[in-house]
Amino acid sequence: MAVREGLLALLHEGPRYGYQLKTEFEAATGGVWPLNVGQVYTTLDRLERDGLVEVRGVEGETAPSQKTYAITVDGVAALGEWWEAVPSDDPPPRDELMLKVLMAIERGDDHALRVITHQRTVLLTLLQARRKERRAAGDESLAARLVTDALVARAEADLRWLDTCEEHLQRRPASATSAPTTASSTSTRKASR
Amino acid sequence: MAVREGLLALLHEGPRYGYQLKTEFEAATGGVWPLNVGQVYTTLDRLERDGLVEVRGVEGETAPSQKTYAITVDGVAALGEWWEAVPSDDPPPRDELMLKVLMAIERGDDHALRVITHQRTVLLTLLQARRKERRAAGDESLAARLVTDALVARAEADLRWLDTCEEHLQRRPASATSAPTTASSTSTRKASR
DNA sequence: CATACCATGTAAGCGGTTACATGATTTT
DNA sequence: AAAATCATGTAACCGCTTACATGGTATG
Repeated sequence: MAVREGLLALLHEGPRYGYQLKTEFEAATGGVWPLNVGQVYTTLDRLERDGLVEVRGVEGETAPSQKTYAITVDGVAALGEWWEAVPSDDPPPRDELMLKVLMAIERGDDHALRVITHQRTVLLTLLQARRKERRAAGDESLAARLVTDALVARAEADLRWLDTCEEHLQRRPASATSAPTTASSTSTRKASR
Repeated sequence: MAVREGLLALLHEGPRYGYQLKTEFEAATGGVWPLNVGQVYTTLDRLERDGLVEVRGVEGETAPSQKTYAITVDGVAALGEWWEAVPSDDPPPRDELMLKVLMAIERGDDHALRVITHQRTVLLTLLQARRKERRAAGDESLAARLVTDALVARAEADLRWLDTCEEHLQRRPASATSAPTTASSTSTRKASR
């Protein structure tokens, strides 16, 4: 649910054809998010099927035929909802870093601490690289600048979270290897059979 | 690439069967990320196909047959890489909030500012709700606590980023409607034909 | 006895990625 | 003449979600 609405937003400014949407999408995101052309066409097919978009006409009877699409009233309505919608909650999207730490805890606190410190060092170097590139990207497009800003902010948040994870693990009563209460819930059942 | 490695991590602690993996996965994530049982089986099929997992045996000749899976040496290796890997860069994952703001900018600075302020207010109330739930979740599992901590940190980062977006838009020379330089790159070509 | 839970799976669909095919036009 | 770009599409696969089908077991 990201490319779909992105294309819809571009079509809201006027009729476009597939290839044009690809280039404009990439331009709007500062070249940070390349978009495969094929996906534009399949996405346009789905949008047309759902009635959010319609074929306006085909210009150029020769080979590069430029099949033009336009947004419909339903499409405008769907787009309007998208602007106001806030990225989903309940359930929160599965995040790889969180999952990694949680699974590491399941394996054992010592292992979790090792994973956390390792992730922190890698993330820190990556953050510094991004900060450097942000300083150098003064002449870049606004879009590219904003994206790097967002990535920096996210990385900082992740680093802070890793710190709190470490504190939580160090403060809690030593349950050396694994969480005993949760693990037994499934294994006891098997033993009682 | 999240459920797959999660199951692999659980299997590293010992042989498990499908349904067991579902319950343990949900327990490890503090019940925050429910996992459809069907996906466990399809994922196990793919893991077996890739040689990261193998069927250890089927216990119980009666109906609930409990088909047990175990991790292989290749599986252990793949898991080892996962612990050290840092969530991907280049290209950074498409994020809905970022895309939304970038597309709003494409439509016009005034529209972008409206979207930003709206997103900020919604995010702020959502953040306060999560802070409240975090304070109340003292007796919850460590996993659930860490997840809410992470979500709070992310929300704070997003809010800060929205602020910087607003500053960037307000400071830059008034290009009222849309970005003229980027938009012309594709439209001029069509006009020149 | 009915309901909930345990345990296995299949089928259909979604959005996304990669790769390939076709042909014209423009640039080198 | 060769290569890059424009422009359309198709095919196969991935991980994921939802829903359904099939039974046995335990609990109310």
